[in-house]
Amino acid sequence: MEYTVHDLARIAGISPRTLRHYDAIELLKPAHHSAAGYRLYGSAEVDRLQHILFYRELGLSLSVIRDIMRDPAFDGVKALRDHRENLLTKRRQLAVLIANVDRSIAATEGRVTMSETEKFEGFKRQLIADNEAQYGPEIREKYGDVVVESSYSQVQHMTPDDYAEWTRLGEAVKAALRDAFQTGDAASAKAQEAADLHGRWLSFTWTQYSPAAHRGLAELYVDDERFRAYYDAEQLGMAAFLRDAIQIYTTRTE
Amino acid sequence: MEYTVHDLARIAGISPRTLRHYDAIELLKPAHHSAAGYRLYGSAEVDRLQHILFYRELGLSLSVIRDIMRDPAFDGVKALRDHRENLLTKRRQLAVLIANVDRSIAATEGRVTMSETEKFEGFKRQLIADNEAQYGPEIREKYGDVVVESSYSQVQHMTPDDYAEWTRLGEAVKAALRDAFQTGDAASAKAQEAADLHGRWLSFTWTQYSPAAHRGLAELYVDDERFRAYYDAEQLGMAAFLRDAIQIYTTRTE
DNA sequence: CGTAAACGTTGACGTTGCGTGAAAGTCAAT
DNA sequence: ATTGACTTTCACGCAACGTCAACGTTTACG
Repeated sequence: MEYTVHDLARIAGISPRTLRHYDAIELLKPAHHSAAGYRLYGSAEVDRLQHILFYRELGLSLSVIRDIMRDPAFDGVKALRDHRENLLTKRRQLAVLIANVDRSIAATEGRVTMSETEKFEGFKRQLIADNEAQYGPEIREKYGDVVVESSYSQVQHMTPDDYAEWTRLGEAVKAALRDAFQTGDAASAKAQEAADLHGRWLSFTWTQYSPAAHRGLAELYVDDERFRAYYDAEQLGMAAFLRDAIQIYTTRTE
Repeated sequence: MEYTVHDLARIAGISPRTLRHYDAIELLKPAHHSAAGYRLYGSAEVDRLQHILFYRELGLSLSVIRDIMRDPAFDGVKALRDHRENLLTKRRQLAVLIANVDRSIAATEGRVTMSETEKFEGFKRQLIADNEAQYGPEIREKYGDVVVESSYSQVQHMTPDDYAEWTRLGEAVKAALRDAFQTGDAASAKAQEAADLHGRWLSFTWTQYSPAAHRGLAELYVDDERFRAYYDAEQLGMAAFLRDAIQIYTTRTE
């Protein structure tokens, strides 16, 4: 029994276009062509297509499927395991995303108090950096367990006093940093004060503080554009300056 | 203070290319251009960009973000709520996907018994159709609550005897259908027997059987290419024939 | 003041998995 | 001979940019 694209597509529940696509990318080629150039598939191709669609249902990319099927010796289970890891990562990201969307809806909707709304502004400012810290596996690998817990839950449960203090600290860091930046010396008293304030500011949202983690974040402040945003917005180069100050600060306190 | 693409990109933690892209798609245009054609951004643009990036972090598409920002009267909360629904759907799909990948790994890895592996073959055959039934919201809307529970868990807990019976029934459906197809009469005794067998076969994996749901699935067998696969592989037109038989069968038994 | 470095500009292709025409040839039935 | 239902090969479109390429501008330095 031979099938044209239409027949096979119908049997497998896909479109003729998909079959042509699979032909083009060398994933599933017809058994042969008719005199008029029609693609003709045999039962072997039907079987192969079933396998392809099985993997596709599991969400694997066509290129991976091609690799799996090209060589029977190819480690299909490893591919599935890798795929599983990707899916788990996706799930984690999705969970954070949903939580953030929920918070955003609640905040803009006004279901929260005025002070909550105010806190939300602080949350927004941290959102980008936090997300990046959670999503970037390469960053994680690079800096180990710099634990940047989802900070909003912490912020949310702050008392108004705590929140005021937290905000004040953040401003104090900036102010100290501005002064210190004039001197140009990261080891100066002002700069070290800024580093200290920054450490205390962090402690408000971090579950545990450690000089190593603090230093790791300082690196991030420069390496990752995301983190530079906040301080470099004040003055270009200030993020790098803060990093230097923290480097010195953490080495001294260790 | 004016910023070039590089400056603004640095401040916001994105790439210059992204800014050009946003310019191109009319999402964020520079305040004006220098004599040499350089894009120049002011503080208003910095603010706008912050908003854009905030929404982007929440996973909204740029076109939606543009809609939200174009008109202040635009219902941003509704957009977020819609977005939330999408995310929840995604999460559900992801959960099913992960479960299926796990099963596939377990099965191919041999951590399951021989009879389990055999069952897995049956599972694979149902996977595509099941997934489609779960993922296709339009199908759900169309046919209401045709409850096609994730069948594998049911299959998995079948006793060997039950499984044998289930498989036998599936074959019996096909056999009866083949015979009935010759007659060409969906109301014939043979065809009605096939419909009855099919209903019993379904009852093995469905939590509850109802004529309406049975009829709904029969429609699916023809409307959705996915479902046609299994029966039309035997002979083109058999899926439609089965549907007709089921239509008559369910009307009679109701 | 010449020059190199570091920026800026506008194309334009690549990525993923097909959907969707367009233009033109093929096949079976009327 | 004409339809209608198929087939073929391009080729653009989608999302959000990354990544050259080819070429002009600004700035810092000797």
